[in-house]
Amino acid sequence: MRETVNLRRLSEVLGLSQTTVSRALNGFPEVNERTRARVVEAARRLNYRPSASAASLATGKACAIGHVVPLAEHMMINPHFSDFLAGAGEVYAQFGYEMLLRVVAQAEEADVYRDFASRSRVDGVVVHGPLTNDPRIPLLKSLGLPFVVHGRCDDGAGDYSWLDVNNRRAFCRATGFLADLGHRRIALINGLEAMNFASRRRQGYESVLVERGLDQDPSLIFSEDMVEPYGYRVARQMFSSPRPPTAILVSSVLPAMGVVRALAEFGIRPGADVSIIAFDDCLSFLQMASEGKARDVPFLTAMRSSIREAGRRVAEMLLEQIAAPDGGRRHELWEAELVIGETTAPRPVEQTPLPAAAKS
Amino acid sequence: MRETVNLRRLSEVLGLSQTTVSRALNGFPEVNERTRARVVEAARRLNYRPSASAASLATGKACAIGHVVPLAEHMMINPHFSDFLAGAGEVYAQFGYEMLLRVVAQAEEADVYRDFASRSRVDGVVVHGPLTNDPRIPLLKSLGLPFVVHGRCDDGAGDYSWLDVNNRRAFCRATGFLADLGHRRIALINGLEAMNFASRRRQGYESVLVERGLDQDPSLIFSEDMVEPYGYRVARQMFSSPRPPTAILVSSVLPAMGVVRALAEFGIRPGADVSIIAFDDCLSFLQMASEGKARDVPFLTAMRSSIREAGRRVAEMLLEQIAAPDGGRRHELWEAELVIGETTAPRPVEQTPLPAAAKS
DNA sequence: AAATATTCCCAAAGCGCTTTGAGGAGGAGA
DNA sequence: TCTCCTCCTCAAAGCGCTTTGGGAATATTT
Repeated sequence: MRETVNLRRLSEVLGLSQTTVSRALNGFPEVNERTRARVVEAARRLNYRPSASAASLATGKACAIGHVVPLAEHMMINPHFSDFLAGAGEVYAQFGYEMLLRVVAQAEEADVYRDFASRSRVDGVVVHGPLTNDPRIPLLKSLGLPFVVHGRCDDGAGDYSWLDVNNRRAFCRATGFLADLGHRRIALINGLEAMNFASRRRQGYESVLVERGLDQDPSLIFSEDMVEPYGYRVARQMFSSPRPPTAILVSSVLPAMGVVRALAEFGIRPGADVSIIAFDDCLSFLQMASEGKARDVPFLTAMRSSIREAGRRVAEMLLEQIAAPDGGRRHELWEAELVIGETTAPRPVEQTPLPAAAKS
Repeated sequence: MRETVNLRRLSEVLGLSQTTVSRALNGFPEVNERTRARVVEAARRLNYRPSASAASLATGKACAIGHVVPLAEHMMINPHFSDFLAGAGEVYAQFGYEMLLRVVAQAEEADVYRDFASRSRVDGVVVHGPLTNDPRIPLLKSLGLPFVVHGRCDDGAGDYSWLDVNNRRAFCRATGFLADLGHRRIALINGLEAMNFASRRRQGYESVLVERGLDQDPSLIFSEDMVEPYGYRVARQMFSSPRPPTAILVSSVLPAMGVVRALAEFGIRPGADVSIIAFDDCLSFLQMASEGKARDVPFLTAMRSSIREAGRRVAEMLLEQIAAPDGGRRHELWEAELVIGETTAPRPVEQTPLPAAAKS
């Protein structure tokens, strides 16, 4: 109910012009420090704050960053996504930027960008879940809308800013580690391979299979949305088959939980009977990978990289780019940690009690 | 890079006044249909869309709804929250509203509302996770900012709009159901009881304990943030104690997953040895409660109510309220379904093999 | 034919801010 | 005393839209 006081009213109260008041509040040097103090104090007292839309209109800056939340089919703002947003949001809030979310069907994403651009709704956007050769990149370029990609679209990506995890390397290392432990049948429960990051993960995994001469069995490779029941289902499937794997790589903790649940039903012990390594994005609400039985020994062995931290950094990069549009493009490739937990162990000498052909 | 075309330019191209063009596009009746068609076509061709800030400034409407994401300590935009947002976001997008998120420390939430109001950033806000006698309600009223509460702050809540699940009733029914199955030691793994919904859940649970004369043991009641490791930890704790419960109520699927993980380690079978009922918000990325071994039989027995659907409805209510500020306040109390899955069964005749005192 | 409605369109006045281009006051130097 | 700076302040012009209050055609009624 409180009257909303505007610049004119404030300047009247102070007996100053709007110009002076505006300059005083915006820290311009040509205003007397005593005047400025008076102005600031009055503004505080009257609870004056400049209208967002008036300021945007005058400056041409929206002071807002757009994020498009893909509403795939009957789906899902997934937790990876929201943790990223949490990180980015912290940075925006800190720098006085607004974060604005659009939840739309995937097909409408391009329209949203066009809308953002032509209505000057935002000063920049973050591109999530890039596909290989993602059409969004040329679109955004043609719209002249600053953007940073979380992930990459291709290898020669020099002409746009991105931040990515070295997914290929992470999966190389994890696969190699399992091979070192004697595992030869290693399953991959991957994300959707249309996503660039998922195809890199697969490349990492397969390169090691080839290099070390491990089993290459298509029935051990899966590619779907990374949700819990997915892990559950494919784990049940594999361990109902004649030749189950002795180790599993999982693209996210979510399906990893499903895997653990399935194994429990079969009486198979993670770590002891089957090794599991998951990619852990440090999702804040399930630190499965960081809390184990014994203090400081995580349950899951994991490739770890905080997606929230990535959100923070991407936001910073974007804000920098908006401040200095000609400052060149930035690229950051983060290495994931490989953290040993309780779910990895040398391959059991005796096979799991299933009708599997003994081999080597 | 494309030139951003504004109203003036569009009207010049058309040889019409800005007024006419504006009216044509905004569907005013006093404009000739043929003229309107010409205008619309030209607008489409030139990719004209009204500047958001200019429109807001002129109309006084921000066409945006604010959500504050509490950044509790080292925490978390939790999945319950983000699923709610997904639902709300769908509705906003549909009605041309922007969803704008502020990620800030809990202590700053009031400042954010003040900022929203005095800068006319938003036309309304959604209040999340209301406490009993939440200070945000009087604040928002005094700011004159329309709002809808997801949940309730007290029982005599007539003077603000809210949508809530009948948490008390849901937990009454679940507890009663377990009692019917013969369980007498029932644990409650609850959310933070500062939250109004959690205290209602506890009330429901306790009222049935009293009514049916079941064990009232404080060591079976827990109240924390609803994350996975929480469930894991307290389940381990209970089943390491001399007198574990034979049934468990869990406030969310997240800690329920932790419980299942802990039980697996103890070799205790959910359903067979211990009954579990969780509150299932239908989180879209883990439909544990809806996908079981046999098709159509869910794994978890659950009280179920879609938080995403709640998000949709709350958004609708808020938009209605903004459109008709004097239309009175709305209240909706939803009943949760009680859906039987595989994790509930009659109390085992023989006690779990732990040194427990036998008792009728 | 004149008077009244109706239809379609327009010029101009905001909305609340930032920013440009000056201008008045006061002190320093000639 | 007059001029020239520096310091501080201001009036006014946008930013791009909506909306008010007509006004010029055209159509309808008397």
